[in-house]
Amino acid sequence: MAEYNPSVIEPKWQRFWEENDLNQTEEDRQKKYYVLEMFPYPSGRLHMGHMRVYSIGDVLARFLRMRGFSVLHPMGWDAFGLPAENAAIKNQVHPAAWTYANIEAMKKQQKALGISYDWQREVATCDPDYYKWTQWLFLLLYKRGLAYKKQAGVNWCPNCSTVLANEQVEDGGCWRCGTEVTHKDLEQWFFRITDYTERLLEDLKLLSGWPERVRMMQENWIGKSEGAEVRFKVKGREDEISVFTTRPDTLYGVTYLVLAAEHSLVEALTAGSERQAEVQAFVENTKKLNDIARASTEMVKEGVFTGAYCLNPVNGEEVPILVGNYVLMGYGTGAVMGVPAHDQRDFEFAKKYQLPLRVVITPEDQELSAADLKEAYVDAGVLINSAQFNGKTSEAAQKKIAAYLAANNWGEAKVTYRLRDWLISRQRYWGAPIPVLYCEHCGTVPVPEEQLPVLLPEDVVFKAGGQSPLAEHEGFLHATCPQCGGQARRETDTMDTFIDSSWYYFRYTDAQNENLPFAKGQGDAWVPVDQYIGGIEHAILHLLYSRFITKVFHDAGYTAAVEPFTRLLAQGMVNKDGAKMSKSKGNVVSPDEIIEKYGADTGRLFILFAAPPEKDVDWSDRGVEGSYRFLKRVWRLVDRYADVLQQPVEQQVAADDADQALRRAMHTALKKVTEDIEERFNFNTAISSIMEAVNSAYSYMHEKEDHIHHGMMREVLEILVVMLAPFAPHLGEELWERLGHQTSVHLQSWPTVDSTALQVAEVEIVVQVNGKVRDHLVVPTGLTREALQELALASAKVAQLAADKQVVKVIAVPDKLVNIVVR
RNA sequence: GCCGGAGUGGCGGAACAGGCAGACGCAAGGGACUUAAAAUCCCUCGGUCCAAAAGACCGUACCGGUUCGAUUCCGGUCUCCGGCACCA
Repeated sequence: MAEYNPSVIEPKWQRFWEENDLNQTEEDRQKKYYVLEMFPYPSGRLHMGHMRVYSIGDVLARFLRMRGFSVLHPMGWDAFGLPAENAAIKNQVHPAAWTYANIEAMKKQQKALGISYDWQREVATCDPDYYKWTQWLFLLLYKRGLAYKKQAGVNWCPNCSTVLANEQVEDGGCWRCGTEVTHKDLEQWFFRITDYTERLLEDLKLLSGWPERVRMMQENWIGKSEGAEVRFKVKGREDEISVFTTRPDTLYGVTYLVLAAEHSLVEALTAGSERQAEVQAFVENTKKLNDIARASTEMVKEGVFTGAYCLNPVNGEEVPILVGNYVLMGYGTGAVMGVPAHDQRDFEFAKKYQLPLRVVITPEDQELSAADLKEAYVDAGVLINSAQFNGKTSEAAQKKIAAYLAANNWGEAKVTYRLRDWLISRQRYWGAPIPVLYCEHCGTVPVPEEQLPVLLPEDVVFKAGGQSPLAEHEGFLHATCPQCGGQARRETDTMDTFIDSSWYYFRYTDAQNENLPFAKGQGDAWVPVDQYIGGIEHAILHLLYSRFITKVFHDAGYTAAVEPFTRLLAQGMVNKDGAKMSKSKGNVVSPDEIIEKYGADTGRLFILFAAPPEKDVDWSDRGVEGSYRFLKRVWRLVDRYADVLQQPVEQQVAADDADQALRRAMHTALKKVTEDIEERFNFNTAISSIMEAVNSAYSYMHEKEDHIHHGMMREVLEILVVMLAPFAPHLGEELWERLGHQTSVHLQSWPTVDSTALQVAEVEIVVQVNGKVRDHLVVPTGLTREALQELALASAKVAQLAADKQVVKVIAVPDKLVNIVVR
């Protein structure tokens, strides 16, 4: 036969799979498995990161089908979003045209990679058939009180001309373009994700199949902290100031209060007083600073006295109220109590403004005095100067004081979270319109379900900057109120694209359903996703939103699942020369060029072999050569014997030692590959054990030439080809055919390990003296400890080393080692 | 600062339950085939000492502990990566 030529065999088998519908989901098997790779944004070109994530998913999908599972392995497009709109502005193409052209191009590349997707379930979030249900989802949340509109200070990206959710601001910049985010006060739609905070936190415990770091990232993001809220009465006024503290045990040590510049009471407290001008100037200066500067620990803490005092509820003390630049309105209550003796920040602030210190917590074996403190004592301890709580430990006092506050209506135990509601309005065209109308008489009216989808008008004008084209489209803007029939104005904002992607894995289970987003039976048959695979950049954003939406579906009775993704694999990045591939660095290698030069099978094999899936890999052109070399080696091996195996065998002879050794090598590899894929996702070591088996086959080939044991060789080569098929699906088909089979290798059952083939008559054991390896012995398998000891002690090496010493102890591990302890 | 993860040859990595550290691959060196090259096949390949072999010693970031035995378990230190952070 000819040389291995992937450019011929790969298209051949891709056509074969398509013509025979080989990748369609087989729904009727006993066990199901839903393997899902995060769907891509249709940028137009696949990059190496895509190739990696699809290769991982495809090995798993193909392997599990062979293992007898019904496997759902779908693909789709996260197709709404800004790049399409920017392309429209730049090149005067409609976002839809641009997007669908990109989808076609990328789908072609995915097919060229030989990924086994069930294309009948393909979804694109920009299809009206899909976004109709995204709008339906909005209405579901609206009905359940989970979608609401409010005036709020929001993040604004001036470059993208739209608002952003908190999760979409990274280091003060826009997640998409990096432009520094500014603040705007706008009326916007929010999803009440904070109703689910505790469940989102608590259910992280269910996700033992997720990487620890991703769970930690979500936990940090949710940011639970437990403490108490305390209400301080303002002296001479009716107002109260609430503060949140995690240390209610230090309440008797409060010597001042600090308000955020944006706090609603600042103006009232200073109005008409002689301090008004000074405070106003301070507030304005503070507000001018951007978020990054304000949040920086480098910033100098500054404050100004308001002239007002409030009363500490527990002891009636008057404490001054200040405004400070380090107190944030967005966390807690926007006001903090100052306990300089027991908080380092407060300590520094108090020293600067000569505010008094009072020690209320001491370590058990030491006395502290306010005058001697060089820094705050922040650890737990025993209470002093705290009335009836003196002598209690911090831990006990936290509970007692919270109860005492509650009993007197001065405050209560409280839990605060960092997580904020999800801002979902976007002032852009290329997204799902928010299905809401504003009627002159009826106010805010949701679009009735039967009127969905609210279609995006096609005849819009795209231009840089300014507002969304929808807001300028007269035909879209004006509508009839479904309640009173009067004039109504449409909401012109579209939904955050993260809503589209927060439920797509449900849609795959019933992608063609015209009456529902998905039938409950179909959803429950597949969701939760058994294995989800994607980049770590979604650790918070997409994964948190999806968890939230799944819980909403669950509460509304649409799914039995409480979590969407049972197991998560956060695959590492593909770098080159130690840096992320990028055009500007000129270190980009595209899947296309690899397919063209070596074939998809080589590319897939290399990217899986180079590193474990969760680690970053450094792309190596030499390494790819190595993988290509290996596939050619397999090709030649099968080619060498395929014809020989077709010839009739006159009389089958018994297998000799060499035959059995090869059979053992192949079954050993099979066992390892099975475990590596199934239990550990160690594709790299799975591939290396296939390589070892092939090396053994080459040794055998050199020894035996044509004098092979036919039955054994057929078995060995078939196991090899089937084992390789999930990794190199085209080569697998071609070699399977070459071995005389008519059906697809991917329809084969995964071979079973023959444990008798693994048995060996003799093993090499290690003989150690005082833990150091001194000798090796070949002994029959299964020798008892006693027999091993005897053999080891009889070894000449041992005799020599132990000559003038006394044997203290002998440890024997059957089939492994003997350790002789001498003195 | 708090939380999490990781440190193994020239390189990517392996050692799955505490039992021969470095599987497999890349790179490097040598050999076979060839007029030659490519392709292919075979061999060597952690360090030091030794001409070499045999052998000895050292070696999994560092220091210590547990153990007959530690890359693996425990305590401490350092470095790198990631998340959160004037978070009250």
